[in-house]
Order: sequence, then structure tokens, then C-alpha cells
Amino acid sequence: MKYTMRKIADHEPLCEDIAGKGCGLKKVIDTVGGKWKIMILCVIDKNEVVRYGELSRSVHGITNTMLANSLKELEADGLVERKQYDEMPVRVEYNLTEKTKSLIPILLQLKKWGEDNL
Amino acid sequence: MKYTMRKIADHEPLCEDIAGKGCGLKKVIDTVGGKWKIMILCVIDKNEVVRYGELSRSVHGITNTMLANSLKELEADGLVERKQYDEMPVRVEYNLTEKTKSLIPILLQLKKWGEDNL
DNA sequence: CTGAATCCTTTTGGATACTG
DNA sequence: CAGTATCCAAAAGGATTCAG
Repeated sequence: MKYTMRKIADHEPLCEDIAGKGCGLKKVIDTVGGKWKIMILCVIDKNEVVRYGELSRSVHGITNTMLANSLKELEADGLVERKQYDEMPVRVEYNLTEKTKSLIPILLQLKKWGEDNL
Repeated sequence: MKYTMRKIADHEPLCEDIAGKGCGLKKVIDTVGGKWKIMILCVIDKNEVVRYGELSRSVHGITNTMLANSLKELEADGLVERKQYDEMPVRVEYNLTEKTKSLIPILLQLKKWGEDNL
């Protein structure tokens, strides 16, 4: 009796079904994918607390539309916190949530991998 | 004399200028961003060696256009290797390069983070 | 100052048919 | 079998204007 042997990866599968909504990797891509969100997280991470106008200036090239949209989605997904101070003129501050802070070290590894390999 | 104190992050900056072409994080996003590339890497990783037709069936929902385009770009960026056997009919096999294999553990962390936090 | 609303452009992805 | 070529649809992103 003959068998066709097929090697398979020896580590935990990267993703059984990344197309499925349950896949953690897909969730990450869906929430921080796109052109701007990681950049926004970068700037907030660097300063800990950032105002809307600062982000607008620091995230080089972003438009008002995209900044506002991205911030709203990031807040809805629990990645950033928004605090509004009703002074005149109004002041709004953004900071990372705890779970987002735990994402930063992984992004740092990704950054280093990109520097070394791309 | 008064100073405005401003907290800054105490760890290595996630990205000084992620908009700049030199940023490793931006490179990663540019190379494996998009809807399909990580899924393709997943499937190749799982099987070590995969044929075009297998990818077409395994990457759920992908079209010929996108599969072909993605594979060409992944190959151009040195993330996958393509081997063509001139049999009849022709057979083509894809596998991950060494540097891509070193990316997998980072993606696994990302996946776990997504499962725990999203 | 911090956005929302609208309209427009660009990019990405998809369907179908076809080739060596 | 492993793709290409063409054309089309959808989504992402951008410019401008306006508002609380």
C-alpha cells in the first residue's frame, strides 16, 4: 500500500480560517488595517495624550475626513479613549487604552522585521 | 518661569515617521497589507508547499485575478518562492522564503492579541 | 477647536473570457 | 494547469465647505 506523504507545518497553524470572522488575525487587519490607523496609534503612543489638532499636524498627509473617521472607529473598537473638555474653545484629548498598549510591543517587532527584511 | 510638562512614552518610539518610506512598519503594511496576502501566506505556511490550484481553492473567496496579482507581488518582494516544473500539464509550486518564516511567529502573536482583545 | 457633510478621485477587488 | 486581459463595481481616500 502506498501513501503520498505531505509535509505540514510543525507549529500552531497561523490561521485555520482567516476568512472567517472569528479569526484573530482577520480582526486585527479589519480594525487597524488601512492607510492611517497604525500611524495614528503611533503618534498617540509617542505622546501618551494628544489633541485632535496635534494629530492633524503630526500624522503627515492625513485629511480631516480620514482623521475624524479613523478616530471614531478606533474609539468604537475600544482602541483609543476620547476625553472632551467643554472649555471655550472646546478641547479634546485622545489616549491609548490598556489593550492597545499591549499591542505596541507586537507592532515594534513587526517594525523591526520590516527593517531587517524589506 | 513656568513650564508645561508633557509626558512622553518611555519605550522605543513605535515609529518616528511611519509616513516615510524608510519606516519598517510602513514597509510591512505596504507589502502584506490588503485583503489577501496574509491569507495566502497562511495557507502556504500550513502546507509548506502549495500549488496554484490548491491556493485557489483554499483561500476562500479569492478570484484568479487577485491570486495571480498577489503571488506575483509576494514573489517580487521575496516573500514566496515560485518553482515551475515543465511537465504536461505544467505544475507550479509555491513556498515561503526563510525571512517570511521568521514573520510567522509575529503574526501568531498578532492573531492571539486579536482573539483576546477584539 | 473639533469635527460633520458633501461631492469627487483613486485604488482595490471582481466577473468573465481567453491563452500557452 | 496556471495563469492574462479586459472591463466593471465597490470601497477607500481626498478636497472643500460648513457648523457647534
